[in-house]
Amino acid sequence: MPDLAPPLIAWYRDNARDLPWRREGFGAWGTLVSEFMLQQTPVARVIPRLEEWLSRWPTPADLAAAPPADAVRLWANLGYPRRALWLHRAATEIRDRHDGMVPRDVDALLALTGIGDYTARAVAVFAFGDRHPVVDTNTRRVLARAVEGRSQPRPPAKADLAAMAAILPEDDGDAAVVNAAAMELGAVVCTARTPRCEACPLADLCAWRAAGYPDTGDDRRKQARYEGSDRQARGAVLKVLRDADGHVAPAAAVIAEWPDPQQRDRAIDSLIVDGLVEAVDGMLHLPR
DNA sequence: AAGGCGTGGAC
DNA sequence: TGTCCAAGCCT
Repeated sequence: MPDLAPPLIAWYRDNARDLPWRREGFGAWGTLVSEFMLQQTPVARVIPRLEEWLSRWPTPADLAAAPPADAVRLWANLGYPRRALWLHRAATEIRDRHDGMVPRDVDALLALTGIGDYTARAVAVFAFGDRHPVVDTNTRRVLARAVEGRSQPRPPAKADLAAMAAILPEDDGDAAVVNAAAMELGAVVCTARTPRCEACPLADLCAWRAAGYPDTGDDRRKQARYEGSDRQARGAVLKVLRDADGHVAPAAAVIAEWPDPQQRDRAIDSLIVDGLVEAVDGMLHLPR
């Protein structure tokens, strides 16, 4: 297998985007918050919310001291609002278990609410400079094409970590750059739909290109339809409560015009189960 | 382990 | 238009 690290490192040095979390001394808390926000959410939508969030809650203890409702409100339209709740819980856990300091150890990070294989290693590598494989959807696509010769990656699997580890250089700093470079390449060149292969630093080494860009299929699971879904109903309920500015809203008045009342009630119930909504005497509000 | 979970831009 | 996609995690 060709060594992908040198061309990735050289390309990243000249082509990395200037993003807030790549600034010198951005801090582990900032990195952690950015990674939560970036889970399934585009960079351009994250940046303004991130600045606002860190300005308001500069440390985990600051966030832990705030009501969860404030976190859900500031999360605004980033989507998947459970992440706001999970980030608030993680901040509380960091305060209570780690003296308010973001832990450096991968297992300690994995034990925090809302942190999985990707986020734990992203923090350990990008905030602390340690040597671990970091695998996100971009990395999976780059490896699938360059190494396996596939047009799209297989569904995420634990084996992905070993595949990334196999191309990491020995040096911690170089390994961190290769992790970042694989993600960056997947984000701006080796994209899902219209890859810019003419601008790819791995073109000469790419197994997919060598094979003539075959369509090898895509067995990843597809997103469920959003229009008419419970998720859409949940989103509508939560938007009303976010905009209620601290006041509670009668359950019946929340999206009263929703076409399917049973679905509306089901959405409210599931939001309560998730802890995103609290009900008192039939009145709803964000969690205090 | 397979499915649930937001939101909006691009094509 | 509808479909795809976006630095995943949880149960």
